[in-house]
Amino acid sequence: MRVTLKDIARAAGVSIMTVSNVINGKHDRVSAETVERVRRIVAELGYVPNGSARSLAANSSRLIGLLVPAESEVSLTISPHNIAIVGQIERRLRQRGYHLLLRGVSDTAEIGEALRSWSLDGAVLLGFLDEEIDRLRRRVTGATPVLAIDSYSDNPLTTGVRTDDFTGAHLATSHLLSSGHRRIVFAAPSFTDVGVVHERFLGFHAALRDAGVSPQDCPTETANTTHDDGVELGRRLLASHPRATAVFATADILAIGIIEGLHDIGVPVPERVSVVGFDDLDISAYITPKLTTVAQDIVGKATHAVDRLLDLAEGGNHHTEPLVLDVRLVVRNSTAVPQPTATDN
Amino acid sequence: MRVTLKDIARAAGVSIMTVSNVINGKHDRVSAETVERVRRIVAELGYVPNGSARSLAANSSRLIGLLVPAESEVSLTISPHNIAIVGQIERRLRQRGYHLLLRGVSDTAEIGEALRSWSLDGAVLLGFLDEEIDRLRRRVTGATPVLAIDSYSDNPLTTGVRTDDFTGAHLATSHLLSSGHRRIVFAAPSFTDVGVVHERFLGFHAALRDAGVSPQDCPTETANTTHDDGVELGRRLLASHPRATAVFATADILAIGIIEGLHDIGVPVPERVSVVGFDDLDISAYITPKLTTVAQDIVGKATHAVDRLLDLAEGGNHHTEPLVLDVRLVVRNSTAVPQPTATDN
DNA sequence: CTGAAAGCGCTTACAG
DNA sequence: CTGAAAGCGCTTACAG
Repeated sequence: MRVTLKDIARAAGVSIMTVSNVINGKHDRVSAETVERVRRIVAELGYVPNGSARSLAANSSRLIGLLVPAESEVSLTISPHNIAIVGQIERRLRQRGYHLLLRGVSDTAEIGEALRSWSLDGAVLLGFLDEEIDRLRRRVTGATPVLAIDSYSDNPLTTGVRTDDFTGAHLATSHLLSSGHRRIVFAAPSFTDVGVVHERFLGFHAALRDAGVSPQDCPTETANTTHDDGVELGRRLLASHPRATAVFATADILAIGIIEGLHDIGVPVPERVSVVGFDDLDISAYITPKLTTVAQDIVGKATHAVDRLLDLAEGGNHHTEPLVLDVRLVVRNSTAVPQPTATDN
Repeated sequence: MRVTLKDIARAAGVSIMTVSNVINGKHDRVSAETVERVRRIVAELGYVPNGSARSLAANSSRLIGLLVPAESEVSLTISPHNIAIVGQIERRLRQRGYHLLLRGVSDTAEIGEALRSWSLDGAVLLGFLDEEIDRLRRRVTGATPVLAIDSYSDNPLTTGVRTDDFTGAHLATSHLLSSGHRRIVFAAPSFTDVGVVHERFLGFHAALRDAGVSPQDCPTETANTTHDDGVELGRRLLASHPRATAVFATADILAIGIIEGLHDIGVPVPERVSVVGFDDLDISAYITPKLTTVAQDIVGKATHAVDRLLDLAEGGNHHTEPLVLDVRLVVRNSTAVPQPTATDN
């Protein structure tokens, strides 16, 4: 029924291993005319190599895992920004002749199981916390290369590809400062002293320092990276910080919620409060006002992540330094020069 | 290095096949105490079955393909609505002990190759045209069950799970009609006489008929299902249809663009033109005005799709009738009673 | 309740 | 340039 190497070999009058050599492009071991004949028969019979058999025999699967956090029994928890990355990763893997296994992981202990059950040649970790990456041990990864996207963990078991979060935050903040803002709220999920959010916090503060603005005037407000939490924060923002004129949110989805919350209580954006986000999601250009934000290089992130991982999987060199991708400020309509307020007079 | 059945068997003092029987839950063939002992050793040694070996020997992979259209060398073309489905499909497969292979397909001929290269137990087709589903032949699917989401093709090789597009369109249109609208534009991508868009067209017209409104007054405007095309349509809408007071768009992303296009030329929504979408994307509640739309049952669609497919894969009965999921009208702020216009006086 | 043996479809040294 | 043979880690009748 299924066409196998044996069928091709019989039809071509050669051994199985010669066919195998042709399939795998080891043409130095086969005469040109044999290659030609075998190829023709392969096409005629519609032969498709059996990935499982290949994987079992060669101990290499040409299968890469894309591992994403998911509470058990719950859907994958992928941020809008990361969703765009999934498609790009698939594209790049396909170009390079690999397949993608997408899998939700509810506990980092499952990572090892995921890697081994399909003899994955490598795995991309998308959306995990740095603490989780830190905890990865050799006994779970084995010899399988693992790459973490957007991680600041220095776990030597993983390579990293991430955005230049520090510069992104610096750009966003400097944009507000150069418009004249002096009281800027930093809106972010709770963070520790390592990771994406912390890095954006450092960039935020560095920009304040560079401009000679007191960090005292620029407090942090904590909110989960969701639209709902943004709305809630937007509604209470001016009650908590009456003299604030701007907000830098560490994610567009949060910024969009904040704008809605401000709008709900009649605060005009950007006239009374300017808002800057981070990510440059598609929807950030659809809302009113269109969001000023920091654009990440999604295609670059996905492409380089795959390329680095496959370099490792194919026995290339291990990059110890993470790859850091450039960011770009996109100025739209959610930021403006601050109005003089009563208290400033 | 890797722990295999053989290692477990040796440690437990039983044969490989006894261990295999324990792993696979065939407990009627093994004594309770043996089951217990083997299980303990499996846990101790951290045994993980080798999917490839299993697949090869059993001719069943517990691997399901999620096939999505993609121009070659280009990223997956997944609509925002379908993206939400991907995560839900993964969740349901994981619950049922299967793994997901995500793969872009640039030509339907690749579907067969995708199915066979990993001996997939089944595949979900997401985002393909009905013409493409129609063209599927036994020689590409083989014996592998294939399920098409949102297809109206009656290809017996596939089962279907889809939304009640007719009713959805009827609801949306009736909502506009009951508010008093009599000149409604149907905005949709170009469509043939079968498929999702056609079905929504039928629902649209049925609602007009039920209300005794002339279809002459309710023309169709063609636009791709993208934000940009929506903007473009919004800008020229009233030039082409000066007396129109409402638009029913077959997708939220298109509706959102139309609202922006109308806004660009100073047409207030919903005061001058009401807009209804279809999908109920998250972002539809974030824009201004919040979009009135038809909500699809994403969780249900994904869950039932997986369940039907696995029923087939596991030798259950073949559902010849597609499963049709309920829709729900979500009334928000993009629709209102039409203003009397000058020409109506 | 338990096991020896064949076989799934490949790849990989090894030999010629 | 070509091939015979072993083996990857499982499952599946079959026999006892």
